[in-house]
Amino acid sequence: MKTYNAPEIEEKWQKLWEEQDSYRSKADSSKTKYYVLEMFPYPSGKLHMGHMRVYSIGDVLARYLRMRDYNVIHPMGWDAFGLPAENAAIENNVNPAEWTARNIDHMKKQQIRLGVSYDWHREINTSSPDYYRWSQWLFILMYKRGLAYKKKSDVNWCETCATVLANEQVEKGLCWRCSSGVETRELEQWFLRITNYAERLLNDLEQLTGWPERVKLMQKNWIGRSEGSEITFQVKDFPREEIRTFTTRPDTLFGVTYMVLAPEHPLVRPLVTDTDREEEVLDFVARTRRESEIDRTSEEAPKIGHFTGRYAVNPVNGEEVPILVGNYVLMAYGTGAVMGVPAHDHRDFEFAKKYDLPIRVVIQPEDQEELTGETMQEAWVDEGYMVNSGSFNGTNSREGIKKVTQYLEEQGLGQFRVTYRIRDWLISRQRYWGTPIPIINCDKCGPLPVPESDLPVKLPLEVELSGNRVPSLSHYPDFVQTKCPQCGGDAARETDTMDTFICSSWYFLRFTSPNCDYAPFDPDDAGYWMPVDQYIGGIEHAVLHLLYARFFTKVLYDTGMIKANEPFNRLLAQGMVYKDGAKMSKSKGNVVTPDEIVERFGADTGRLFILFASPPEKDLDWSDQGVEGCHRFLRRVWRLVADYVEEIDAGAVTPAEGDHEAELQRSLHAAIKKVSVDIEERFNFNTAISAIMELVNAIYAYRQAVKTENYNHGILREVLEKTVILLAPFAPHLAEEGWELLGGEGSVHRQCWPTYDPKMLEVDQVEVVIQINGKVRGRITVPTDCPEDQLIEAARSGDRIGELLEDKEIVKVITVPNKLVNIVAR
RNA sequence: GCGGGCGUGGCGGAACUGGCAGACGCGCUGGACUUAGGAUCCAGUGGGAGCAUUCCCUUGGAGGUUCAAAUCCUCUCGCCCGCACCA
Repeated sequence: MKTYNAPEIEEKWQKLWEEQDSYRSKADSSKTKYYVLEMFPYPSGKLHMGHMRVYSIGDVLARYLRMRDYNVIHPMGWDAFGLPAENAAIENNVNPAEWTARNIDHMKKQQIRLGVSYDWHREINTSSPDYYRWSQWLFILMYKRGLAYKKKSDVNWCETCATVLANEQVEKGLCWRCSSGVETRELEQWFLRITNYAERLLNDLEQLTGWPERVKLMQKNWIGRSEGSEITFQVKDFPREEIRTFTTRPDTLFGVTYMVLAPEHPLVRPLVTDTDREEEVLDFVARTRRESEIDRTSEEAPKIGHFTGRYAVNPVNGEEVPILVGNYVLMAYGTGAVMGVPAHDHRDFEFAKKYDLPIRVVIQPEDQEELTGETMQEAWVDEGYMVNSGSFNGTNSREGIKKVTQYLEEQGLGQFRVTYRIRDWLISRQRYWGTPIPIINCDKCGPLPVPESDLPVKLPLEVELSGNRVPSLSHYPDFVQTKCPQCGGDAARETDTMDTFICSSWYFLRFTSPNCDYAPFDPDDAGYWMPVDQYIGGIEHAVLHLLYARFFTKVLYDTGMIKANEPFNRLLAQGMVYKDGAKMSKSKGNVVTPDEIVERFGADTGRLFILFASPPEKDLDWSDQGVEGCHRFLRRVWRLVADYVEEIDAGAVTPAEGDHEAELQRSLHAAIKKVSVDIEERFNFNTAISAIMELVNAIYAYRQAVKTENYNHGILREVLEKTVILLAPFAPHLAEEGWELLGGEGSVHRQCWPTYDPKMLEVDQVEVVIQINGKVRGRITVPTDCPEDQLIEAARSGDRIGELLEDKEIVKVITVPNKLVNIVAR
């Protein structure tokens, strides 16, 4: 008998799939489409286990759904722009484009070696001019719609990466990519107005019923919607100035005892100019601005404030309260000015205690001792009734929020307002290896978009590799110097490139028509294939890529170019791959690579283990012994098929047709049912695989129970064929080979997914558990669907049960048909 | 601090709407076949008591609801993740 030779089999079928173009997808309106997509990788050099996991998950679905006769699109491409290419370029003295191309070449081979069923005709590379041309086109589209703008502001700067970062890309004050500290710099940069879409990005989360709750929650928190009032305070001695402040607690307005401005607030300087406070305040402002965001906003950071010497006027009671400048007030949130209500806000309370500012209680808790500013130990932030609040006294604070806002609106002193935490998306990057921003700066005409016909603005490919980093585009005069598209005079190109998250914000659309040369994508193709039905990737993109892609989709929806309002119908956030309780890393020496697994056991074994070890959304603990177990299982399947093929020649003398055969068929149909449900409805590939294992065990049991000469070859053949089909999404090569050995026609992956016959699952007799007071005390075998009275009768007549029930009074009997009888006795 | 998730054998993990806890795999034990096996096949395997038919205990812990709880409720402990002066 031929032994299971994974490398040989896998190579054979991979070659055939390629030759026969097996996984090519075409739009076909007569068929139901299904778009399976795994987050495309950054071509860092080699695949790791995380990649292998995400591709294995996607491929099971793609292969399964094809067999269910869906028109499946399953594409793959490369998120090819990005910093590591530049760093590698300097290190290895190789052009970033070349380094990237080399990596793609290698990683693609690895993917093919895993047997993933991609349609390679749709392969895209975001660093190719054919692709970034359309990234530029989309930028201009945004520009024309007023969604792209240039602004001078304080931005996050990562010194190590030598570029700015978007807010989403700063994690706990550190750069998301290199984990070094992020500082603040004032620069003129390009932004996308994602805040215009904040409300829709938030509300439409509700539609995303196929997304994990935690991802939606993270987006919700990130968007950070809060309702409140914007209230205007006049400034004493400055009749033309006013301070607008945002609060979620307008009901506490009568408790304001001071006002704090952010150091960056434009009013700070005019307020102190030519006063004895000028030096002190401006000094403090300068110091604070030098601090990094993390130092300034961490919870441990002390709250520091300086009095400006000026007073603001409370619009509801005319009180004059001191205006301070404070480090804890952020210019970027709300209006950059905070009304201080120490009695009812934790931060204000702490601040007031430190600087000895008055604390005035305006909300009294119900059913509690009355609070006084002098004695309270902490702020009262909960509900209560209003006091010291003029005509509002006695009002419940929740009511008060509405009533005060209404009053302010009537008086023209303020209004209802919604504020978001999310900021506009900073997309400029001061780096070479990215999509050039298609803008021309003309001294006369200002910044202008590059005319569509001049796209793409090509990235120069000859770069200097002599320094310690690849120089930015400003370094190349040939690139920079150009003519103004409006006046024809000398002008300079924008030299920043775009954040790579732009590239990945629309790639799923490009896959629907990767060669389209008149638009980023063909509207008909996108109309057919979009949205992505199942998206699979890491949770780390919860508020990065997944938010940006939703934003782009909504903008394109608004233009009418696509019909989908959301890009990803269902999302699966796959867990991480660990080994020995830690993330795989070189420093810990616990790395297992896909290459070595494929080499030792074959891709089928690796895939099977990854899918079997844990449900996809949970973290997975790598186990070498577990891999061996999966390999053993595949060999077991192999032997079944190979043995059968040999035995069939011998032929059965008298094929049996009895209980063993019925049991075998029952096992088959039970497995079909479980595997189908587990793949399609529950995404529990681990239990789907265990169901196939049980089926294989049942086949072995059959072979054990029946003599070789009595094998029922007809039934055995059917069971084996279907076993191989069930295994096809998980171990695609072995399934092909097994199918061929069994004499199947065509590819196993073109077979119809088997259906189960509920009749085959029916049994004449079932075992029913008998409980007394909820404890299992016996079992009886009764006919299926035995009527309740007979069931109870049978239960009570059992030897032991009768004994146990002696001198007991039966209070109640509960039955669950075909499952159990519970006798409640005293 | 706020928000979310998770605690089940020696290990990875099953258990659908409350209904036999521990499927499947790993590991371990015994047996068969073998010159040999780290190949393969068969059997056993949560803990404890007992010769035994059997009994008791067991899903992080403590209560509760229920005929019946891993599953529902309350409290509590531990771990993980996200946000974190957001006014």
